[in-house]
Amino acid sequence: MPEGHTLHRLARSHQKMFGKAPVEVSSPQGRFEASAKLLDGLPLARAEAHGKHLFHRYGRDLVVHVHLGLYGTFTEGPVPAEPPRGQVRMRLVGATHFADLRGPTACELLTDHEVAAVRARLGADPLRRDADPEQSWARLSRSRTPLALQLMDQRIFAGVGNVYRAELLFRHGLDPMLPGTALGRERWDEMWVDLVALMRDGVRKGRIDTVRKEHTPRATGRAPRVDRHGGEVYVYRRTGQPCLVCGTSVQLTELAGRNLFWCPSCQPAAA
DNA sequence: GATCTATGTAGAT
DNA sequence: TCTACCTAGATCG
Repeated sequence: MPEGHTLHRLARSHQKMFGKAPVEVSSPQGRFEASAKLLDGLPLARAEAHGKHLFHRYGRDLVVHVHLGLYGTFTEGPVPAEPPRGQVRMRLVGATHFADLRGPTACELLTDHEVAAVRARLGADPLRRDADPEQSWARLSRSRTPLALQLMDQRIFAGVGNVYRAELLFRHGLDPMLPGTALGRERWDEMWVDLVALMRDGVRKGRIDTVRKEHTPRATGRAPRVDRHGGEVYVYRRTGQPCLVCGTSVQLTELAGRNLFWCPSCQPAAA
């Protein structure tokens, strides 16, 4: 379930369950076996996330890099670990809990240098203290590429996915196709602050809620879509349903092979 | 049980 | 722009 908040949540959970104690690392499926053997029994020094990337550091030049991609999942449970079910790429077993990784796009052992290279390609992560939104703004405001595409560009914003993109544009009343060059600095500052708050809320709750109090069902009589993330959202996957603010039918457009959800009335094209 | 769909990315064409 | 990856929940019948 992978937007940035999920990865930060996993990092936090792994740090808590496995941090600073020896971990049994294995690859029941076999595809990570050689690396798992190098790590097995070492203490996990630190788990952290940058955007949608997760890093488990065991020591110098011993960093597991995980990217869940579209399908990847981590499941966890108390020890003793059950027999592996399905294709478990990596299993971690600690003193109290175990975690299974299935279906990731990436699960690989990297050197510090390689980790630095991965991270150098990533833009500002709203969930990291070291995020530099000035860099994102410099890039965003220089490009005529539509905001909807730029928000999903991990080189500019690390961790923003299809849900946060759609919801952020809606919350700020922006046409998804508006060129980056047409966005004002003040509006941008508001968006960044809002994005940080939304994603932090996502980490805390483990779900993406974006609907303001005044637009909840009690206030409007219009039921928000509770997505299978468990979150209440304005437009994401609400195609054809009435906009929670104005009642207009939510639209679906395909953009660069991804579904883009928006309200044509709340997010009008600039005249 | 079968089928569809998706919060993503890399690599081929 | 297309395809592969190859999980799991929702939906269909």
